[in-house]
Amino acid sequence: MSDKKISVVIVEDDAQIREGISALIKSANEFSLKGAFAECHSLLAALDNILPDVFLMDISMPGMTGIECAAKIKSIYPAVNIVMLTVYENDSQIFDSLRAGASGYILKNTPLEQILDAIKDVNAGGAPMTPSIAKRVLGFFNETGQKTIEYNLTLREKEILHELVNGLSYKKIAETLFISIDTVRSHIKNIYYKLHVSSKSGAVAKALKDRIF
Amino acid sequence: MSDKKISVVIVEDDAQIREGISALIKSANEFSLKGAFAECHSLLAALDNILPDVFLMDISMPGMTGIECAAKIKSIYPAVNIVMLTVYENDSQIFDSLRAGASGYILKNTPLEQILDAIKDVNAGGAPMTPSIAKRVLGFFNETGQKTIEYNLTLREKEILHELVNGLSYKKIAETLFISIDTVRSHIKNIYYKLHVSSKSGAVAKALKDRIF
DNA sequence: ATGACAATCACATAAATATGTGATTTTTAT
DNA sequence: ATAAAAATCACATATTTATGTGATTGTCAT
Repeated sequence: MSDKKISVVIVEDDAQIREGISALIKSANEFSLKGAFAECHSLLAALDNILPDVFLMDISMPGMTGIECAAKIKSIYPAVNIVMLTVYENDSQIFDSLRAGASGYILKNTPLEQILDAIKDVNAGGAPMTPSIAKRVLGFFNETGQKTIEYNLTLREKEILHELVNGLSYKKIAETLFISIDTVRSHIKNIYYKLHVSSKSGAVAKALKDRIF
Repeated sequence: MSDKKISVVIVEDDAQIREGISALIKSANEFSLKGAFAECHSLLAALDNILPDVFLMDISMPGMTGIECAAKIKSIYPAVNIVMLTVYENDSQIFDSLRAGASGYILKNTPLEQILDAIKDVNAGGAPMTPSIAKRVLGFFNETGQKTIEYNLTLREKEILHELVNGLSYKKIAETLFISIDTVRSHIKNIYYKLHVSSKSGAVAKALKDRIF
């Protein structure tokens, strides 16, 4: 299907792993190895000359972490694909890596053939990750997505809170909802009581932070 | 490794696919099929009796979508695993599914053996998804992470805006930052000008919506 | 039928906020 | 060195908010 080899650069401080994977890539005729580095600085210095299709990047390395390095590479060449390679599945490492622009995240104990699959996946525009990593990512989703705390606001109160979030004054809200300003006041008093706040901005902050909408 | 079969229920309106996968599961001796449904209502009615380890859930079905159905199941049995099965990789479907509590998301054109792998993965606590789906999920990460609109607020202005978001009054801000209330006023005037708002709550809303922090 | 709740309105007042018009002192960049 | 930007403070005043204390009218479930 593919007409040319996928070029790879590996950055990994552990010589054994680095050379193992290097040998693997050299022996597979779908891939070509463009470089193998033990730390980030020498890679960055040589970057312009050896830019590959895909990076395999270790996370914990002396000097500069793979995450920082990935961010640097991405800032210069946004289109390259970077697969992080690590021993730990640690939430903050995963998220920092993803934020740095990594497109894949696999564990070092992954079978070698699957590492090659991951390189192919990422080169095809996919985002390879082990199911356990994916689980962490999804967990993040649910946390932030579900946090819809219920404050037992009535329908009308939610409407009014919504207008507060939109930045309307009491007067404008009264006009919009065709009620008197005193009614607006009354509702807002109750909203404050239920949300445990005592100012418009406090209510707005709570509404947005707790995703009442 | 596993001491008993993984029980599965499939919900899929297309008879051909439903029966194909049913046959596959019945023939594999690591799995047992606890039920196959063509739509959600009959499944929900029977749910208490046939609760499986893993659901395979089609998304587009007449009556109730698989996403709504997944949310219902999760609200009753939060621990069950649900793998969504679909023909489309559509951003909103993916995210709605994940929010509904799905732990996996695979395409119907996935090879049958990989569907079985996905069931095993999800049962083992993983989150199987194809690399292309994973890519979408990651894309979401970068979007929300990067959307830091810049309003050219100065350091001090950001500090003060931050205190506004925390719900402090002018007076409290003045005390917290050891400056006079008139200075606070002055900064807030400038913040309003830069954010194009004219009230505390408007500023707070903008700060949170545009993720200034 | 009746008590609980939701939604509406009124009046009063203290406190906080929004806005204008200045001015002085540091910092920062050219 | 010097102009621009950032941070500080002051005073005045109109508007808006926050809060309390009521009251009336529906709706809804027991």
